[in-house]
Amino acid sequence: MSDPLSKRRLKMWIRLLGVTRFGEGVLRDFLRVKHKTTLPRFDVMAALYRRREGVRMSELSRLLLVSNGNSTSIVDGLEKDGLVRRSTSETDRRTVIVSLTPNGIAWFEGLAADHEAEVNRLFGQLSDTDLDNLTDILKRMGGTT
Amino acid sequence: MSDPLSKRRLKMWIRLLGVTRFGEGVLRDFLRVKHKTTLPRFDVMAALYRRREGVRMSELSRLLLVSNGNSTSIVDGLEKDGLVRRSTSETDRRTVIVSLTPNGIAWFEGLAADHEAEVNRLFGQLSDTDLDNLTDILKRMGGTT
DNA sequence: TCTGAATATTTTGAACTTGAAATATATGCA
DNA sequence: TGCATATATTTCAAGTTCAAAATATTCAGA
Repeated sequence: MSDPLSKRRLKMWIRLLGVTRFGEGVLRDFLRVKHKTTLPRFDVMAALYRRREGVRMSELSRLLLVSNGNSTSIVDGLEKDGLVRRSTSETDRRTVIVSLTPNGIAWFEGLAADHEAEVNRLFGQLSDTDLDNLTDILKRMGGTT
Repeated sequence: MSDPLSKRRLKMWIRLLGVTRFGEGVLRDFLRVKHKTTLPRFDVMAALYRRREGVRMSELSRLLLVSNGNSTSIVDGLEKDGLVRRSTSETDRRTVIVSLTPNGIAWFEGLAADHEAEVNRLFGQLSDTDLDNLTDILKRMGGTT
């Protein structure tokens, strides 16, 4: 009906959710207090910074694992603030390419190191060996971000 | 400025977020399609099922790592559907105790095994040894749910 | 008792999120 | 070409989420 291994997997999932939500809470506070922004906005900016040439809207949604409608509204806000820009593909007029503006790049660069330091502080207990083990397991858990 | 260990911790965090969001997506679809409900509602019901005697509103928020206002609105919805009930503490009239109704208990029991099976399927790659390692590491990462 | 600080919850307003429907464009095929 | 189907994005409504303000109650101490 429900073997011990199944129960262990469920328990692990609940614990994993706890850790993730806790971390998100810490980072949300950090972004709000120290940098006057929000987690979803940061996530979009980070994705665009990694892909400096720009990404399609649908690709952005896929990268962040959120719905298309969601990406649209966050990009709307960032565009209004001049941090990102939309441009239409020349070969396919259905597709929209989103990319950082110079302002957006500058803003993100002023934040990235600070954000990394916060994550580093948050998970400072984890050694290289821990990271080896954890990464190996996470790779086998799907969600290949 | 930013040592390799720090970078590894950041990368691990991004990967962790990916796995968690992927899992949440799968479970959200599962709950919507198979059981006509949502993840936040399920989370509240699960917390109340574990604590059958009822919990205070603030305790519920703390357990689920969500804001007070958030708990209020989800409990509002569940109360309207007759799955949970609110009662005022006899010793402190500020506190509200939320608990499952008989209907709520029956509904959750019809779902719990199915949900566990879905989680089990989702993380079927993980062996007992993996779970040992993962649990050990997660315990040291905070967010002690 | 009175008053101020602390605690518990709800209300509020803005932002986020989803899934589905709508719109626009592209592609394959008769 | 013309049309059905597929793809890319936006719009929309409903629900979720947060943080801050408002409300209600308790508690400690003068």
